[in-house]
Amino acid sequence: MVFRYQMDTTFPDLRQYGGAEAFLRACKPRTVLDLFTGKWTGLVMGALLDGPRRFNELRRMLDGITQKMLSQTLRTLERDGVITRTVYPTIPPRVDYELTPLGRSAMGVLQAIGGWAGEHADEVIASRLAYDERAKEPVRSV
Amino acid sequence: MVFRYQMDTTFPDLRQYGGAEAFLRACKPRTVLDLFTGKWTGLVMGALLDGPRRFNELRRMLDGITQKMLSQTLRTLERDGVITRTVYPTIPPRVDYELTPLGRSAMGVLQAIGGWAGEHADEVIASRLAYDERAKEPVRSV
DNA sequence: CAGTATCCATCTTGATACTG
DNA sequence: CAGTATCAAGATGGATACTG
Repeated sequence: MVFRYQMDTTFPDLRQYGGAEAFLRACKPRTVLDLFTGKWTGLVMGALLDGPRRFNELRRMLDGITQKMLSQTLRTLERDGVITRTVYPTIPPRVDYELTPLGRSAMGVLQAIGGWAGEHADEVIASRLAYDERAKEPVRSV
Repeated sequence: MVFRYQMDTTFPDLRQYGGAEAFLRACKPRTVLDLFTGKWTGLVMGALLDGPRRFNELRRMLDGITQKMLSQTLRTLERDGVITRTVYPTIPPRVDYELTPLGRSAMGVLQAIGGWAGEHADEVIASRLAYDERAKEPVRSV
């Protein structure tokens, strides 16, 4: 994904990065992308919108996520600074997860994506159907 | 990714979909996500901002992309209705790719993502470094 | 309660070579 | 010029079982 172009200005000169592959590797914004595209990240962050939640509470809310994926998702979100993890040294243990301000700001982007997708998903899906239909037809040489 | 929550309202009741996994599968907006997250989609769409381009022209602009990935990316973008493919029956063949209005509208989202990411990437990266540093420290029992 | 560890299936991407 | 075909490698996600 390119982050440096503007709607009305120029495409980046990839040669000065040593090619597109190198550009993508060096593109810092891109390293942040899975915040929005991870399979569970959006759902997990969404589950934290109303306040802190505990591990099994999230598991119930997500209803179907495996422990591994929840754990993994939470860890990377914590590492990325969008949620905090608070351990209470009680017995049984209690761990709270909570969105940080950075995390809340990311929700805005999540919604921009969701908004566009919600508005245009049907268009895209229709386009796919039409494309696939065309592909079935015999090639017609006129 | 969740598309149905709002910043200030409720998390979707996943049980009525039959669990989170089923919800994600049924979530139409989600099927549209790779438009924004595919490795090359953003770069390719960005290369089309200034007008139609030919295949090898794109290949040069992308400088490093393999033919396969460019071809594949273009085909899925065409299938999704964000670009058009126009074949001129000349010799040698000439094929033009061009953004559709739908494609242009998608660029707005691409920029929302890029904008947030550009503003906050350093924060996220710093958070990761700090997290990884903490992980190296011995566990301290007080 | 709140996790880890292991193993496996699948999906994505890339390198390379060939074609109308 | 504008692609396709084939094969291999790596990343990703999940099922299952175990732990302090």
